[in-house]
Amino acid sequence: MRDELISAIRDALTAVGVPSPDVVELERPGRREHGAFSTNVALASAKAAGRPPRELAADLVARLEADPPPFVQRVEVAGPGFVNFHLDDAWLHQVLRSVVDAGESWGSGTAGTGSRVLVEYVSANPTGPVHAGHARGAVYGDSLARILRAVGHEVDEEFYVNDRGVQMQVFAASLAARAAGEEPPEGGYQGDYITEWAAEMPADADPLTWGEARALLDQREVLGELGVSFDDWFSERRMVHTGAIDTTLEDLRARGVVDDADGAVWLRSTEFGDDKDRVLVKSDGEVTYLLPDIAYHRDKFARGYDLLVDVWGADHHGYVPRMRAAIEALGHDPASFEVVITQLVRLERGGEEVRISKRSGDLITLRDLIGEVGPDAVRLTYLLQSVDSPQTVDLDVVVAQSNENPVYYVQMANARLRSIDRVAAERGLERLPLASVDLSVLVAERELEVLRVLELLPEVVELAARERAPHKVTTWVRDLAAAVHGFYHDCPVLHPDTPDELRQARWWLAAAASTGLQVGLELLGVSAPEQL
RNA sequence: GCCCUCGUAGCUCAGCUGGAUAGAGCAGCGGACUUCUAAUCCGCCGGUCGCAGGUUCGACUCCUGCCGGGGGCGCCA
Repeated sequence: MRDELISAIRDALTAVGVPSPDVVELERPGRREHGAFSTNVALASAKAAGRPPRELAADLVARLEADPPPFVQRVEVAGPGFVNFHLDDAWLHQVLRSVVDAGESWGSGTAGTGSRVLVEYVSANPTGPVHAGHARGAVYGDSLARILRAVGHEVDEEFYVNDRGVQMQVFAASLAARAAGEEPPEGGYQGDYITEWAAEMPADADPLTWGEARALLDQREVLGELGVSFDDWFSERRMVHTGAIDTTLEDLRARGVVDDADGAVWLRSTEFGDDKDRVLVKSDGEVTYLLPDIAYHRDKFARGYDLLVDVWGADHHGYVPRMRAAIEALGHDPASFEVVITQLVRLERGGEEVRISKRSGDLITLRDLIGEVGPDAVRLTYLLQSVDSPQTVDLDVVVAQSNENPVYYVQMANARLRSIDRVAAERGLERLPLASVDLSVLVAERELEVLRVLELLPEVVELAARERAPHKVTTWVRDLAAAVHGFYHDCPVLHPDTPDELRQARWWLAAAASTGLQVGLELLGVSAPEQL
């Protein structure tokens, strides 16, 4: 539809003697009285054409109306010089057929075909449970991966395990202390889970090895409950053994971007936009966290990905320039490396802030959260808004089984639609094949609105993928749910007063809407139960 | 001090690559079930889009400066 309109607009421009701009913008007006599509070409080309926008627009309208593209009912000039396209309802009826034909693939696209993407997210240290703060990144990364796949990218998901370094020593020492019935060392881990895990630990176990395995088991389990799984849990320590860290350093040296000074080894990251050079190997001979990180990303590129997307917490955003510099220093296009920063989550209970602190005792684990509200509510809550902005989550609202909680609003919309099939089966009613159903009886606002929203999904998914913004899918799902509730309320399907023809058409509309809800929720990783 | 990020209705947030009269949920007020799930629907109330300039046909959106919140500025991870 878009393409046909754009090409018709280009033809009209040529016909009136105005050169086509490189891109013809076709917008979806916010107001329905402005039509289904709108273009600003007359405004944009007015200067080049040397004519007033409205006059140029009027000429375009005359051309377009003389030979209207399919489904175009009326073309008009509006406002300062917009050209608005009003489409026939038959267009929306065609949308219904498209949705039914596409089924679960409705909304998917091809924008990412041929491109391999690696999404790395969570990557929490293996020193404790995943907490409520990590969960935002977990849900975001998982949903982003789903959306990128929907537009054709080949996507892998990884969790980077920082199982090397001081924090592991501290963690092991804390476990050992608790196992011996002592307090953790100064600066150690204080959480109750340390005591619990220490009690499980066999006497002859190595606290570091055992502790890491215990933490990873816990993380894997609870993320699994949330519907989040990874293709690989990439171990930092593994790179010590494989020599990947040494190889990376040699590579950097060979590229001449490394200096030896003050007994340490430095990456001249300032040559690539960082604000200071960074130490790779400390003067005591230990590598910093940065070098293994670089080695990991070098490994990712070596595996042939076209794009690396890292999801980091806000507290790490200061590392973006040095990582980007390192990637450029390795000879890669910095544009093939993206970092999405997820802003902090503030948890409240009844207006009171609940601190998420790893060292203190009142840690809210993801396990606790899921136990209280279930995975669906956790996911939808986190996906409600852009990760660019700090999020405030009121646990009382998430827990509430009420209309304050959007997850029920959306799931109920689908459950209501599914109930139509159930009740129909009880009553022995039969839905005829779509090919033999006349959809032109769908003329009510409530019916058409559902179709208008459904029609947008491919664009929404494409946009959500391009902007790495799963919350746009959430917004769409809520819009569709609202349209469905309105339809359900005003347009009875199985009621005896509903004429047979209309019942068949509405029934198929309900089926298409349910498909839309299921597809949208699947992209968010939220379930779509048949009944609530 | 420098860097990043956010600032939109009483609260929590949307607002597409700049578009036409800035939207939704909650809260508040008032309505709607002899019907497939009322966890729903409808109406009303509610805004100097932090402030000030700039760019242009047009700015919540882009640029600059300021104000305010959060985060970051280690040979820690």
